[in-house]
Amino acid sequence: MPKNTKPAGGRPARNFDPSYARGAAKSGAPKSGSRSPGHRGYRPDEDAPKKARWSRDERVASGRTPHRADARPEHGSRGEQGGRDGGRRSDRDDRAPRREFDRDRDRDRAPRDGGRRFDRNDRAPRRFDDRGERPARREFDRDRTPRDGGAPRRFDRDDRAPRRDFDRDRAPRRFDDRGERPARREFDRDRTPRDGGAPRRFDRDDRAPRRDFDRGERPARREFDRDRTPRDGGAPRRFDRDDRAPRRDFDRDRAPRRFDDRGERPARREFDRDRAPRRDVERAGFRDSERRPSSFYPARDERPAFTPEDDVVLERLEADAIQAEAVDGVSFGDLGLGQNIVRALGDLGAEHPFPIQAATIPVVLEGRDVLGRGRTGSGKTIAFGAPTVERLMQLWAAKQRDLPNGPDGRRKREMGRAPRALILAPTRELALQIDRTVQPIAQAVGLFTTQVYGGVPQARQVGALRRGVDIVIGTPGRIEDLERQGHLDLSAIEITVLDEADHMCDLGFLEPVQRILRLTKPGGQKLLFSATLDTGVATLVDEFLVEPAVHEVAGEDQSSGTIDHRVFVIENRDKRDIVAALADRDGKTLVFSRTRAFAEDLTDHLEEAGIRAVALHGDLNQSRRTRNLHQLTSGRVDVLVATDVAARGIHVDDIDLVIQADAPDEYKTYLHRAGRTGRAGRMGRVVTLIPRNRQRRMNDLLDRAEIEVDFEDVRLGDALLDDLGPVEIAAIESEEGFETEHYEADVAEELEAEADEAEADEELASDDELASDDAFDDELVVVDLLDADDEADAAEPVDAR
DNA sequence: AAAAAAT
Repeated sequence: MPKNTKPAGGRPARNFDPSYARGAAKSGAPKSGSRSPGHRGYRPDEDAPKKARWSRDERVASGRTPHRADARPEHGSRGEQGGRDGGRRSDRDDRAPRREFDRDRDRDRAPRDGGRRFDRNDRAPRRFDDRGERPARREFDRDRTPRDGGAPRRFDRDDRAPRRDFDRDRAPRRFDDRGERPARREFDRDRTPRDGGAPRRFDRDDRAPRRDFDRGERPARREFDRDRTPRDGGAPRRFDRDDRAPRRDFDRDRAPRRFDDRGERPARREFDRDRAPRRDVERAGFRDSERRPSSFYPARDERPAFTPEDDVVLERLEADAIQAEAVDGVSFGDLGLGQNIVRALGDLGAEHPFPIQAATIPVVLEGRDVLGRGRTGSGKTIAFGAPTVERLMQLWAAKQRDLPNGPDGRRKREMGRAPRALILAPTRELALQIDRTVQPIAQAVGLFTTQVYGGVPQARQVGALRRGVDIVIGTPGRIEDLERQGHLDLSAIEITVLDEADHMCDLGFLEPVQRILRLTKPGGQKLLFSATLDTGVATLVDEFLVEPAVHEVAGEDQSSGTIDHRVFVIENRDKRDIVAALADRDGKTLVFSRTRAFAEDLTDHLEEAGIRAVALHGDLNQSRRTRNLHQLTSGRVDVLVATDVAARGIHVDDIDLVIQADAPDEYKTYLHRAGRTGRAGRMGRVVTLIPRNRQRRMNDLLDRAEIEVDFEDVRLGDALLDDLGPVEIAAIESEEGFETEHYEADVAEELEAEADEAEADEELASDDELASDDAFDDELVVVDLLDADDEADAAEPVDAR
């Protein structure tokens, strides 16, 4: 039975009939598993199964499924619009859905008839095609994010019954019943200092006190500031914020040093690089009790057998936290942004700054390097985008003043001028999304942006660069490509932003990113943002940043929020059917798969089960990627099956269920994927499916993510799959309000010691796990994707006023 | 394994 947790009427209007996808008719041929009499969830037709699905023929026969172009005459005129350019943007919104065929039909039916001309995917015939209609775009939702802060979850932890040791008494938690080495963690705990009996997560109380008072005494605080002069003269900035009116002035109190002539920053210090391994140094400065507990970047208790090398929990960067309440009453103007920009932000729906924005904007405007951490959907794009634009303006103005003939008061679009700001993102979708936010801001002051990412013809990008662009937003590959071709001059880049910075430091990304950064103007300002920013960015920080300011929003970490986490222990062979059962509901569902192939497989399976779904992964061409993502955003389809390409940065604000068909390998991945839901203060749910042999690994991962979940044994056919019940959020608002914590991380030696304990058998066991383990975890900020062409057009003109 | 260039 469909768990219509949400009344149909409460959902955003969509341009298709939900009943189409969720056929209310009687079921057709039994679907694999859930519909067969042998299963618990089985219901005879007489019961008027609410969850019955329509077979392809039934859908077609019912007339609900337009499977021919002629079934939707309104599309007729669109077929030839391919080359039409004028008015395209406005058109986008009223454009009628192009095709609503489902996969089955596409695959089974005879050669396309007249409908073919509506099919844009002539190239790849089969399944990913066509469902591309892009409905209305939502200017305002984009990228804003719930300042929500929602319920700072971590504070409740103290109130809650401690989990591990004690929970065990009540009911065997995860290894329940299977006797799979339940005991192990017990003694592990005793060994490790941090645990000394106090479960890691719960000892927050212990740490709490240190917050307000200890800070000052704390030795070596910020990772990167260490050894250098405290930039605040010792007084951590964050306290100022708490105590005084949240105003931008405080930033001015600080040493003026950064205002130094636009961009000429002190040379970086060579010797920084020679410092002792940061991790050791850092550790030395902390007490054991402080070291382990953490919220966002928890240390790991044990080293799971299969955890990849890179899932080491790194130290959480020491950050200056801004209290969420501190931004009340503060305006973007107060933060130092100009009127035009403030207006543009208002048009984007951002009337008031979110905490992370209030924290970083003034600092960015000072010209400082910044490391910003704000959980997914906390408004990071504006946090770096707006001040980047403002600063470019300031730099420009200063330059004008310096000119012999003084300011002429007008900026001109110099043809071929080299861009002065660069924003790097790990995926094309994210780059697009960022541009959708930054472009209007830049445009408001007469600056130009352009996207430079792969998968699309480069001619347009090159053309834009030739005409002159101020801000380049893109992905590493194409940026390097164009640079080598001589189309993109990075030497004038004053400001470089790395979104999802920690990810950009992962293998495969780091080197290209380094090469790119080295091409930018020496001494240029660098901004690194991510919801999971940690010392993994140290390599870049060491080489490219100078005394970076580190900011975060107190109490807002990825694990806080309005998300109900569930973990189902299942039989691997039932995975697809279970995903289908879970996805058969109203509301947007995002399914994560570890591999592209499985994402495809799952998508097919869902479609076969009568659940409309589209895929998103790197095997699809860019137009299809864009289209499929938009299908979810627009509501044309409720289920998107993606690889981790969608894990970060993408934002679709009304996804209320994230299914991790494959558990992630990294805790960060879990957090990012989970962060696709529960946004804007809404409730969200994340269901992770794991085979029995993965329990331990999952447990470890959750520990690191600091998420508490009781595993549930679930079998195909269980009623639970049809109705997960109301979302239960463990988090409770604490009277303490937001809090900031500083964590120390883990250390290599400990990891090694723990590695010995890791059980090899688990590794062996995990071999039979399907190759699909991930999901995505960021935000599908797909508010609405414009075509590459549209995007370019958008960036087009507006010539300097 | 995925992503990121194009071939």
